[in-house]
Amino acid sequence: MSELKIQTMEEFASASGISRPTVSKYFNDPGSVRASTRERIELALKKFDFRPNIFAVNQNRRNTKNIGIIVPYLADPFFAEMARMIERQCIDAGYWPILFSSHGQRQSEISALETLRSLKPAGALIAPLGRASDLEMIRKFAEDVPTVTFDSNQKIGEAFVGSNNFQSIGLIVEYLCRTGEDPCFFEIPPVNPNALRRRKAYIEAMERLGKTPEIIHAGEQTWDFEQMGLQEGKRLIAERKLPSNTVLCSNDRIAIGWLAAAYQMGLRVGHGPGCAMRIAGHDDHPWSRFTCPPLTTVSQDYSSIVETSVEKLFEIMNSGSKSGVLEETLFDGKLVLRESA
Amino acid sequence: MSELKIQTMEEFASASGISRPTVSKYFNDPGSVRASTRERIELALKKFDFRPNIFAVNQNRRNTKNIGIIVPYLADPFFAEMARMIERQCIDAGYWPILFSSHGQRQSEISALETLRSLKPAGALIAPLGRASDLEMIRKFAEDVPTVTFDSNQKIGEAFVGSNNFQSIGLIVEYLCRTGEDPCFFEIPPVNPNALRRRKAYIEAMERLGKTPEIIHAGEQTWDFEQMGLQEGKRLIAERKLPSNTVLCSNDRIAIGWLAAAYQMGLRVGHGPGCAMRIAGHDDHPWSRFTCPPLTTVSQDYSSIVETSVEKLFEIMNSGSKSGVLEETLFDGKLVLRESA
DNA sequence: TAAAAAAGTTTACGCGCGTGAAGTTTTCTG
DNA sequence: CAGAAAACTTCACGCGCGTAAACTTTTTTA
Repeated sequence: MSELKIQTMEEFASASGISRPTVSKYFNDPGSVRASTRERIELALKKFDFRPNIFAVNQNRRNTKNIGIIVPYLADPFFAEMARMIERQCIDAGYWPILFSSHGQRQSEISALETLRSLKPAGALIAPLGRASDLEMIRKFAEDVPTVTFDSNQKIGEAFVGSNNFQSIGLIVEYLCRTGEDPCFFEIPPVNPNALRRRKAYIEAMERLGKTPEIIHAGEQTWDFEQMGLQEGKRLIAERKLPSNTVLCSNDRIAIGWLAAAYQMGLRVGHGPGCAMRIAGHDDHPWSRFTCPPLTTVSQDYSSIVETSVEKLFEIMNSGSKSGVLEETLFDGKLVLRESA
Repeated sequence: MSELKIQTMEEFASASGISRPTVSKYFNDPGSVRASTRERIELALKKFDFRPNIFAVNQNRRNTKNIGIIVPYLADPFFAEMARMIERQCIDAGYWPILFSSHGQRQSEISALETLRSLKPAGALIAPLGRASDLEMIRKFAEDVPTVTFDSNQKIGEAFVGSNNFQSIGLIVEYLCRTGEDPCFFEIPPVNPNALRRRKAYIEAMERLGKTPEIIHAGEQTWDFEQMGLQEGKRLIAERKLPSNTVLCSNDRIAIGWLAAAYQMGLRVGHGPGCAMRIAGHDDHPWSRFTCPPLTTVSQDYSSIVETSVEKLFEIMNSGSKSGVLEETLFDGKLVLRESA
């Protein structure tokens, strides 16, 4: 192949017979050039498969096309899945998503924010760690960069999108009360406001039904939810400290740990005859279809949350106005009845 | 605050009383400037928290500090965990890791490679999709960019790091044969060479022990492993088509599906009395401690694989020589005995 | 303490592209 | 078909920083 490789837009422009500024215009918005010109460029594009130097582009553009995504814990398939959907939406809209995970650690979240900032992003979608977050830092970040938060509401940025925990917890509490022993609520020290809100929602729902709420909190602050559920579950079962044989866990990953605990302690879980306890979760986590028994839970509306988050972000980016008020959008959960409760 | 914000290195240099070229040197390698100078810069750094414009830096540097990481499926905690460890190592070495997931799809892997290429990375760590990969494209990529592949060996790049499937499968086959009924081997259509190699390793191990290998393959090509294990497991149990009540699955995620299948079909899994079947996996997946019963499996030496991958990459990057020969490093697995087999 | 070596300063250029101004060509409008 | 509008071309500058050359200052070495 004697084709000398096209390296710069200058070279590409002369090779395609179009001036460089026009080629530049094309890459910024293919629709901004005449159809005939567009065709000639795209013809040359096929021949040389040139791509503008991304660093030079971003250095000169007033606003980059970068969109930062920060999730608290990527090893959690829940967030992995959300991130995947967000990435896709951004790409389809012509943006460049850049994914960061906080790995459950304050310092990682801080680093992610710092790195992200140096990328001068056009916008950011952040699911904060929660309690471990440097909230002041995120707030400052959101002042400079259009930011939508999701999953964990820290009252930061122009918009928050998440689940309506009061509705969803209400659903499952009502179901559990109606179909068997009143549930107690198990939580580990809350890493974020969702956990707090779910506890509160549990209490309210129980009181609404004229029941007495029973809350068990145990363990230490960690993102190793399954392990906590397993360890504390075994302990509570062994010590017979459970106020109820129906346990509502504040999320599915904890419930998965509880299922393991019950199994290991020889207790049969489910709502049928011969079952010693019921266990329910919250989130409809990707794994919860495969637990033994399959986990009864409340689904979060993943795709709506993602779609709305991205839409809101684009709105904010385009309007450019900082209203200063936080717009909160909450989606209802749906009861997912399986066999564990 | 009358502190006008420092935006450029020029401004920062004059604010700290050091010339810009020296400041530039500092950011490239803090050790390359005199200790007294370093202190003055770091003092100013605390005061103004300036960071060089990353786009300008990368545009001008001969070689960037970017390191690309591509994993086939980030929603799999196995890869999420590997990615996390790789990121850490790169950061500690002063590089900038950029993570991509192929989401199990050929097109995503291609996009990731294209995007990564435009980032002019100093090196790349790639776990190819496998069969779905555009191998020719990855090969071309590896010709231009120092590349280490891991997990799935496609004979690409200068080095591969992974698990010794023959050793690890041998281990568990030997264990299963020794302690109960001879295992059959369950696989879904292989997405990558690991699956192929594991099947072969199973056959060899069985023959070495004078047993007859029995292989079941079912389903279609997918990354939805648990679902496949569940669905096919239920079918095989219902139709009584299992050649053995001991099932060795080609990985843990499939085994998790099988555990669910057995549960749903009312079969007790384990090696104790009253158990109808044994199920074993491979990988020591993060979840496998929490299955019911806990999954017997063979561990992959995650951390060694990660460490070695990164080390090899740095070697290649530093030597700059393309030897043209593929250096393969394989780590042995360890038997992880739990209750499922 | 003088000479050599190391580190810093000043000056200058270029990376590849976005973008604006001014002029030219093409396309659209009536 | 003329005039207006749109699109293109040429020319030029600057983004922020890496880096090289030539010179000056500080530190090390003997």
